[in-house]
Amino acid sequence: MKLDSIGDWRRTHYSVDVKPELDGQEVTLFGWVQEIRDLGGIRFIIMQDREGTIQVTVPRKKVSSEVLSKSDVLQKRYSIGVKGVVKKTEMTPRGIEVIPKEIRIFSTAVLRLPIDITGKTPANIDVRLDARALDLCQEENLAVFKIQHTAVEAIRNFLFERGFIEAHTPRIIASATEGGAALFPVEYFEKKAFLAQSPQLYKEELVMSFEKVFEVGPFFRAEESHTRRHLSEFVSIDIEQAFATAESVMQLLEQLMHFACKVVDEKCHNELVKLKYNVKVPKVPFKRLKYDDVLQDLKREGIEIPWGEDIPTPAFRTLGEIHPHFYFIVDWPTHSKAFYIKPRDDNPEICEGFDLMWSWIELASGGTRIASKELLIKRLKEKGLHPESFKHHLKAFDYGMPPHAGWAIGLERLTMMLTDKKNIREVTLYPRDKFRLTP
RNA sequence: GCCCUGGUAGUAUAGUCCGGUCUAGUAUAGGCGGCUGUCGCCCGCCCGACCCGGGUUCAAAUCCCGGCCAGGGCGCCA
Repeated sequence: MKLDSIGDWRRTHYSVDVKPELDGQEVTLFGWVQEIRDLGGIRFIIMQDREGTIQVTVPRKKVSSEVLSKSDVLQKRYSIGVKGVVKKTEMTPRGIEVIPKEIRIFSTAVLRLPIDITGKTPANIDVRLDARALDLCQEENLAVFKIQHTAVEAIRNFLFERGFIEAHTPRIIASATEGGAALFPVEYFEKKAFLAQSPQLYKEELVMSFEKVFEVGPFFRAEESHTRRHLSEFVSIDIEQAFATAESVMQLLEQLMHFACKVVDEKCHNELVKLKYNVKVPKVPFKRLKYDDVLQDLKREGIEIPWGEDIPTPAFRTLGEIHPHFYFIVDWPTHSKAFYIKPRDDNPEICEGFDLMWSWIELASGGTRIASKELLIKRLKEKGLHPESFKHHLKAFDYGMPPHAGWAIGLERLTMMLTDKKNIREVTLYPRDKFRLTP
């Protein structure tokens, strides 16, 4: 088939911007054929762009032979341009249709698409991910990422307004320093390097100059995890603030969650309708459960966890039933948290770390950090880590490390919360896990 | 890494327990034809599949073994 060039055509409107008031006006639309309903004498072409759909109506006897022959060959997903006249009508749900004067076909598509784009026969998640570029054209799936975009925009604005400076720390790091999460090794010239699991140490060093710093970016964990809420590559929203404590950054975090939910609720009405979901704007402050309270709650449900033990996933699920929305868990046993979390002055068995939970899922975690070099070295040793491998980071503590605190939000988990999706792969454009490296 | 479940047209499923009735059903997508107001359009006709390898058996989509792949759960995970 001979394809058309875009030539001097420029888009005048997105589909949603064509309204009954434009009756009689000529418009130029670009997009894709989503559906064709041919009734013989009249043909309806549902055209889609990123904002929605619009009906192009082709009455066989009233359009030019050029338009008719172009519309004869159209198939689903052909990329097209339509120049035509807006017609106000009672016969479409949106009260308008477009009668084409000229149709240009920019590209074609295969006849049997790997997934049903009409949504009548939904595909399974692995089939969808294998055809992700096409899958994302479905309005419901696009809606997920428009919501994610809106949330990130709101979060950035919120942090900018409060004087946070956006930073970019390295993704390639020299050694497996933090313990805990496993790292992906990479070849770095003649040396061995790793993909960063977090910006933790860098953002702490940056509070000495920036005071308030944040970063939004991908990080990598080589865990064996095979769950609906873990990825090998995920996006972290990290902040760190000088002259702050856990309580101050918890307040910042709950206000941020309130704000992000509010903005998504206000700006993403259409997307939420497509997802058949309502975002609840949470009231602040959020509940603050002590680790001990959590053990008590679980005990009442018949789950006994000895003090100091980690809380296993099934127990978190139970906890999520008791507390279905946002809540903090505070006063964790010191040994259950990372080495850089500050133990409480009045009781070093307990630390100033916290988790922000959404039902049973950990959305964010943070805390007051250790600002004393001696204490940090002591904690490193207690965790079985070698201060020598942290020597560059420890030097920063010789230059006036202020008291500081911070947190990190998992963006994909936040998106799950905002879209009611149960599998993190659905809210990740191209998810990476132990079993998936493509596309 | 461990456990459970599954793998049937492009997609989604029925059939598998209890082997023969399966020439493998249905929906949707796709092809051809018809239809001037559809919006999950409608009507008629058509195309298209048992994950791979081995075994048991007169006979395997169905039972057994191995492999690969997927989903869920657990553990791991700041």
